Amino acid sequence: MNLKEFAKSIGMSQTTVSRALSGYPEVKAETRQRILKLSQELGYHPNRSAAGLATGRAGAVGIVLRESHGFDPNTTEFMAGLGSRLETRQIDILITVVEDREGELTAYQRLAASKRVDAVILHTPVVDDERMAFLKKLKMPFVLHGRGIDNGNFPWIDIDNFGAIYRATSYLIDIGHKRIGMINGSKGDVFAEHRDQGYRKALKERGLPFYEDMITHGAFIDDVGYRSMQDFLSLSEPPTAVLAGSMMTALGVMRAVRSAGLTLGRDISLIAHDDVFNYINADNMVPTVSTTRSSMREAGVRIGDILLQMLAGRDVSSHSEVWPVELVLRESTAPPAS
Amino acid sequence: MNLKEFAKSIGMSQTTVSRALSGYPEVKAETRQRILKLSQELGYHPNRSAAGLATGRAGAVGIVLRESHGFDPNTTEFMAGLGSRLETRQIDILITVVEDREGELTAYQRLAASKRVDAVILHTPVVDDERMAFLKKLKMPFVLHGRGIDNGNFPWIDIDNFGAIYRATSYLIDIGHKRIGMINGSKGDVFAEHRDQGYRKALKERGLPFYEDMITHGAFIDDVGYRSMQDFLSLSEPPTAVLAGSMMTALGVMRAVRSAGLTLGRDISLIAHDDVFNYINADNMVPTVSTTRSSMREAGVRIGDILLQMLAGRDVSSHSEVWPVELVLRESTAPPAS
DNA sequence: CTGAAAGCGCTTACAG
DNA sequence: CTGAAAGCGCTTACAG
Repeated sequence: MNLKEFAKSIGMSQTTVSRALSGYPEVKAETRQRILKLSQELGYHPNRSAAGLATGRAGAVGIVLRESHGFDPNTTEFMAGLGSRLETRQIDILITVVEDREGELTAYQRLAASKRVDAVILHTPVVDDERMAFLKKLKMPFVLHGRGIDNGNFPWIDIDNFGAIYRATSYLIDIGHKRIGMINGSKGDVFAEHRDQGYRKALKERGLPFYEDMITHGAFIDDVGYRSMQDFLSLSEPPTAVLAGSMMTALGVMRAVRSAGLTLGRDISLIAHDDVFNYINADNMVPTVSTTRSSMREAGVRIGDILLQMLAGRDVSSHSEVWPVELVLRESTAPPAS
Repeated sequence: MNLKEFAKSIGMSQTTVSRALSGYPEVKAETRQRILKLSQELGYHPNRSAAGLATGRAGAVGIVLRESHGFDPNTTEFMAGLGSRLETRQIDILITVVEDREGELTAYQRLAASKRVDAVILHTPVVDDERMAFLKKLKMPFVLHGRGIDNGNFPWIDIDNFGAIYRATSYLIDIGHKRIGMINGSKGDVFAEHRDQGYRKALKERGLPFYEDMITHGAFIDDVGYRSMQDFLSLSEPPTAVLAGSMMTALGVMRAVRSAGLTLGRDISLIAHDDVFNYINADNMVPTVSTTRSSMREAGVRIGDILLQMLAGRDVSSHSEVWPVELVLRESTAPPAS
């Protein structure tokens, strides 16, 4: 059923029906209600391609994911939040999977030229990120989840990675730890850079030395946590506390600690960053794990908000938010064993 | 730049350019090559809405995800595989997030009526699944990941859940276990039903009783594994081996075993189902965990194949595949402690 | 507040 | 093998 047929079947002109469904003010409220109800009953929905062609808007936002990256649990949580927000306006999410960074740029070019999406979401910015400039040149609107080193005229939302790790490190020092290991995200990722800085600042402020061999960088997978922790434990003077960049690396740390016959929360303290997944819960670990906590899902919801404003034509180009991160203390942190 | 402008700028008619880009055989190979190269250079991509309107095809496939369900790591892995396959044909994935089952049906209706996608992917079928019949009525092509109890005339791909658990259970019995716990997926999910059946058949064949209190059903989250295992351990005669439906529940089981002061692979044996994530690896656990293994990502790739065939007009309505599941034995399984 | 009609940018049957 | 033109189903400026 198309507009013509639908309009005819309810005895109205195409113009009026179209305007009623799009919520234009020219239509009498009562008329709109009736048309809305009838469209529901008869199951009429405008052909999205036709509407897109006429308006120049796609009614969808894009996310480009690299196969090797971007398919971690974080992305899923983020999309759940984003989608739940966009659903209210019937904006869909278009996923494009690419192989590498170069493929990502090509994908943006195609999405822009073919007008498949009205905006895209960028995530996991790196220190020298070319994507923001690239999208600007394409005139493709975007919101960045995370932030650049150099933030031009575009909207972004990030958590306070610096503050979170600064605070966690400071806390560990304050309860007596003098050697603190750090298992961070991949080198080059802006968030990991900020966490490094928070870590170093806390050490410096409290007059503790920075040890190169007590910091590692890598993907958020359990194996990286395990190996890093094993390396730490093999040092002549191992750390007495460790910061893990994710729950996945934290699981690896816990394993390494057990394997070494040590006890977490007694011999070794741990604070992990928790993006909040329902299937892995810091409160359910043994011992329960202290975390710096920030919900990925909520970030998705908020970025959905901003996108909707963007699509409504509002100027959000200078909008940015930095979300505070909670420090949740549980059993895995304690003063060092004398 | 639109077709008209692009065609003019390279001195060809719109018809020829359009046909060349769509790979129609009427265009001389040499001409097509030239046009293809020029379109790359000038960055011309057909407006997808216009193409969709003209052809009636959207160039995208849909997945509808419920907020409370479908945002687990499995879905992510599946999409990574699916997307990598569809990318080769520049077919995008349209994600629609809904609240509940009813919202899911409404979403299909909208996707069908507005011609936003050419086909959808159904996943996690339940015993009384109304979605297949619903989509047929809408004339919306689909592929089912999993299978129905009653499989009509539609394509599906599933793993051999029955066989996997039958084999794992049989193995445990063969090495001497007489009480085997089972932490299964949610009641009502077809895959969980099949696993139940495999479990029961193995017990029955070898003359072992089925104990109601040695089987639980629930979501694939660590907490479910933990609690189920604690319940098992509080039985007057606890199981000596356990099957966990996922790596997430297996983590919970491992925790409960440790909390009870027992040792996995000695006091308690464990076999977990592993959908293969790169961030949680059965080989890296302590002890390493025996698994029934099947790659979610590969399933995504294969379903992408089938969708592409579908979009190419091939009749795949009676296509189905059941994939065998590997049993990988590691340190977590051993004969019962005397 | 409502309607007739132009136009969005493609694809493809038809004619050559 | 190539081209002129109709038509896909909407939206929206314009006229009333």
